[in-house]
Amino acid sequence: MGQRNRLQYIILGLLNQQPQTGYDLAKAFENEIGEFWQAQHSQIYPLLKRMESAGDITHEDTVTGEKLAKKQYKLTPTGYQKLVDWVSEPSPELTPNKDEFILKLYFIKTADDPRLQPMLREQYQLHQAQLHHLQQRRKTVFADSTTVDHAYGHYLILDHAIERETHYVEWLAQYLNP
Amino acid sequence: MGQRNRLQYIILGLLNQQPQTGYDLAKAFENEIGEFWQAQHSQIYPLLKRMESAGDITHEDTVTGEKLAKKQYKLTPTGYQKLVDWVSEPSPELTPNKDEFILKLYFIKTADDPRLQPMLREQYQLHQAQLHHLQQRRKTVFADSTTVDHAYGHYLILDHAIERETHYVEWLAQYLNP
DNA sequence: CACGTCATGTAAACAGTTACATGATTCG
DNA sequence: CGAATCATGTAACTGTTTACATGACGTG
Repeated sequence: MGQRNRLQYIILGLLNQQPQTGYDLAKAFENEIGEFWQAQHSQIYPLLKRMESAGDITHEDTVTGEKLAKKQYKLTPTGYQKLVDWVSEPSPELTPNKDEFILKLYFIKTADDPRLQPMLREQYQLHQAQLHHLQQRRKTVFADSTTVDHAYGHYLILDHAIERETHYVEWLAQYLNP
Repeated sequence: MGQRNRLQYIILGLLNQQPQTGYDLAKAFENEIGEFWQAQHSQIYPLLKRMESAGDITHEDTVTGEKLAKKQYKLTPTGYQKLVDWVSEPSPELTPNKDEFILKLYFIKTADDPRLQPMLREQYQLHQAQLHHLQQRRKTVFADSTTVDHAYGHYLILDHAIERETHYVEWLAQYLNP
């Protein structure tokens, strides 16, 4: 059965925050949420149609300017209930993680392999950059300290992403030669 | 082009450590390496055939006991070169990560949502258990402290997995009510 | 009016999971 | 001799990426 379509629940969650278009949804995967799930518009548009057929969402055509047609999607009560059920149900399997770089390390046999230090340095740069980007996000998104009160989940996942990158960078540093 | 078949390189790396069967390879994804990549036997067997056609690996039929046929696969020089190239080439894109649980958190709006604490507790248990398992692995695999010298990569990824779980657990604990 | 972004879609290929299927070996 | 494990494979489906395709809007 493949793995059970988690993307649909994420879309339900996003639409519950506010009605929006497929284009908007695709954009959402470029920020914090992209740290924990990814999807392209080519996967989103067909799924939206299937979800509408299933009765979980509906759309309203709106026209911007002269004739640019947008489809504003929103939840139906059924869709809302599906979202609530998903969030409430346990998540007893740890979602499998993948990391191509860490795997490459597995095939390095000795500490003095000349490829090791350049590899570590490259990843250090990448994760450092990612960390800075996430810290900037936190500064701008939660500039107003009261924001966290009604966007607690948003705060949590951004915090988790920052912690993850912080420790990744620290781990790399530990094995980097000065 | 889909995403470029990283599994084949992992298989090359595993076969470089020692010639082995498809069954053995599938097993490898149950331990440390499973922390950073996953594959079922149904994906591995067909891929081994394709890799053999491509000239990267060869196999030898061996018979155990009365008539149990095994296929022992090993690298060809071409395959070995492919492995070296893969490990040496930069890994400039961070492999996308997925985490269903963290995503669910995103849809929790306030800190007093009654679903939050049970969710955190459940994940705490899961990651705590995973952490203990990994720590046991380290104790047994690296009981002999000289093992690390010729299995440095193995040590690195196990260490990384342990660090990752340690900080995940700490992060959860931070938001758990006493 | 050109360029970047907004907006929606489809097609083809590739990756990965689940289920089906079969048989041998080992150990209690 | 039954159950767990070793061992190999295929089929069907689901998930995901890449590429192709089209057109409108806003700004300089």
